[in-house]
Amino acid sequence: MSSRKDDILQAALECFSIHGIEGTTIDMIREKSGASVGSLYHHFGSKEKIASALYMEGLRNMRELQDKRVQRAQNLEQFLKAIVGSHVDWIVTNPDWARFLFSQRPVVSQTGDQSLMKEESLASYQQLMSRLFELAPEGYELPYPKAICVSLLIGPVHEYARAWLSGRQSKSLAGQKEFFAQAAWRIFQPSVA
Amino acid sequence: MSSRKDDILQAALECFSIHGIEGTTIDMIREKSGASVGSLYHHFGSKEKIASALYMEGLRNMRELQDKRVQRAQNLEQFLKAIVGSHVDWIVTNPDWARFLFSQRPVVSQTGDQSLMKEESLASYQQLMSRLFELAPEGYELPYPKAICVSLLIGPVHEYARAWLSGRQSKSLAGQKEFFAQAAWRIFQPSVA
Amino acid sequence: MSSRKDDILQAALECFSIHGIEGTTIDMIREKSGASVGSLYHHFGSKEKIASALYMEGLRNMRELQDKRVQRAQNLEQFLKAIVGSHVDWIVTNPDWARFLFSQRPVVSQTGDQSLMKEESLASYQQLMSRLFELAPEGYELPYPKAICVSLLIGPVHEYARAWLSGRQSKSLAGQKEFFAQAAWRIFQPSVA
Amino acid sequence: MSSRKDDILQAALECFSIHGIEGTTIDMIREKSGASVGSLYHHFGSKEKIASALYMEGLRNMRELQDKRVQRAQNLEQFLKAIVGSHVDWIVTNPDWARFLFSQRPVVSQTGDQSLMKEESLASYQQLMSRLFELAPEGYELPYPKAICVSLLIGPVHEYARAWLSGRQSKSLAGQKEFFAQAAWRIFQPSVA
DNA sequence: TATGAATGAGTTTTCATTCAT
DNA sequence: CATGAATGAAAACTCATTCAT
Repeated sequence: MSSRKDDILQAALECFSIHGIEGTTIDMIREKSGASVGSLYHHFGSKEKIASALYMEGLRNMRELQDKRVQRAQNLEQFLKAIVGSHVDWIVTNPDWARFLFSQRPVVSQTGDQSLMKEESLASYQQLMSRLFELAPEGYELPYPKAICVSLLIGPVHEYARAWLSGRQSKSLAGQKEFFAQAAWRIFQPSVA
Repeated sequence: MSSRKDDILQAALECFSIHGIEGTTIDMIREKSGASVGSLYHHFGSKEKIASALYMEGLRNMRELQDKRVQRAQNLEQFLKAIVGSHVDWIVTNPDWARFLFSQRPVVSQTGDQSLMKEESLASYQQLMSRLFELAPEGYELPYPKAICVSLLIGPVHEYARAWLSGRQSKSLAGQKEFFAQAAWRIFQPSVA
Repeated sequence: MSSRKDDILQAALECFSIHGIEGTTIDMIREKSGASVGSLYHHFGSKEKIASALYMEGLRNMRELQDKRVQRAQNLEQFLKAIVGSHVDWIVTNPDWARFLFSQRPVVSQTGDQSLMKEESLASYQQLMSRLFELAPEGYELPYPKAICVSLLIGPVHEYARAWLSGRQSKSLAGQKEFFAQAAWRIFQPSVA
Repeated sequence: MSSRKDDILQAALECFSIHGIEGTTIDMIREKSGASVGSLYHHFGSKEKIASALYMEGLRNMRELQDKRVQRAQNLEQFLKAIVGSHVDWIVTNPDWARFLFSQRPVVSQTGDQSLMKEESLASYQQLMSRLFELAPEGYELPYPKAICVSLLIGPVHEYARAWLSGRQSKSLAGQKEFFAQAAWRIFQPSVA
């Protein structure tokens, strides 16, 4: 791998995460990466393509962790905590990437391959659901419509993460992991007879 | 009074909600509002100031509804449902405004009055918390750290709303209100003896 | 005289003297004068007309002083010193006006009545010359071509005044009056037999 | 080397000399130089920076000639005439530059590096003064305060040059060189016993 | 006369992108 | 592959001026 390409991607990610895609100029990336304008265009062709590449790679990277954790889960509780926990951990480990993914989705959607993103999303969603039913006890019925389950699980983490990533919330995200996991379990646990 | 100013704000909101602040040009607002460039600047001074004005007004408007509902609540369950419900209702009633508030916070933060926004946020947060303890049964203890309570309540709605507002999710938001409310209740209800 | 008109002229003069005509906006004049935009245009019709009015009035005012002093002179020496002295005094008394006249001539020339300015200049020049020969001793011959006499007399004062008016030179202009007068006398005094 | 940069400077000088800095638009410079807008900004960054660059270069260029002539002078008379003469010659050789330097100093002062200009001025002034005393006869005393000596020498030339450069005065400047030189000598020559 | 909202041509500047070396 | 000068469309913003009240 040309380390040049990676330097550029890393520099672009930092810029995008702070200023957004539209607020980032090619010149900022050039300066931070140490590459030349020509080099940037030689490798990527356009600013949007750098952004797209980073976005897709980010999604993949995030889901890799989620999948690994989900596979390991042995029961419903572990499954729910795996989802919540993997999101928390990934965000804490990759704050720039997370800031970028959270805030720039609308921008990337309008330029990049929406179809590709949709596929990815759908695949991930279906995989999650099927795994859930593998692990749930016999006869378990979802207490909520399928459509909102992912939001119920991940929404709180994302909401808090946005505040934390922007500096609005100073209390560590990592420290809340257990609580988010507990809440997820409370919401989805089979009703106690 | 001056319908001009309002025309401009309305037009700007529509543009911002679709293209974001940076993706909206003065010319788009001019065309949609029917005002002249000069008029835009006469009334607001800059694109960012239009955005700020809309943002603050949006926050206030949203919180007005929330406050009204929260005041009406007679017990903890009604309180939790008031919060969740008011968010759902406001978003459904003001989809443009919601799209704008959700996606443009980082942009507004970097230009507008952060201090003003922080004050508003803090005030609203404290009011919510004190009302919660007014309504909770004697001896009720929060099952989670204060810092994450708001995220737990509102995160799922916001997560789903983002998908719905962007068209990624076609199932109506309004139809999920009850379920989000139930989930909130499940998370916060006093542990059943 | 409507004091409004005078307020506007005074405010405009201050602005022009600091920022130049082109660097002064109608809005600056409006703010400083307390008048409204409409009022400005009602009284003067355009920014250039305010500038022209001020410029011509300034020239007239300056020359009034010069003429008065020149009339009083009884001999060549007094005449030369009257010219030098009147310039020094006028500039010291009217620094804003002087700054304006010195720096904005090219700008006014391109818009205002050049013909009017030329007439004024020529008239003043001829009057000066005829007075000179009235006062000079019989048979006095100008030691220099007519064309440069005015420059020789006034050039030094103006050169110094520009530096003083701009703050580049802090030593008072008034304090140099006698020296400038002596130099003028040295240049033009009939050659000592 | 880069003829582009020089083309731009040359074009800008012509425009500035006619219309002033504020009256010159980037588009005029672009058209006259044949460069593109982007190129203008690539090389200079802003209109003011072009003006500053031209101004400083003009001052340096002028002073180079003055210094050369002053070094050559062997006595007080030659020294005085070297100063006066070098100014006349430089102005006649570089009318555009002269017009620019004369009229745009206030504009450049407000934007450019005043400190740099002050240093240059002061250095030149002190050099002149020390050279004067090297060449003056033993015991020579300045007949005027130091502060006004430069104005006395150069003021007349500048006053006349302004008129000539603007077209108000049609008689050639070059033709007056000797007379200005004589006047300077008359003012500063040691008093004849 | 006074006011200030409204106008829109004109300006400066930015920035993604191209391309010759 | 790398470089950075060159390009020009597009953007934000300014400001003299008009005009209805």
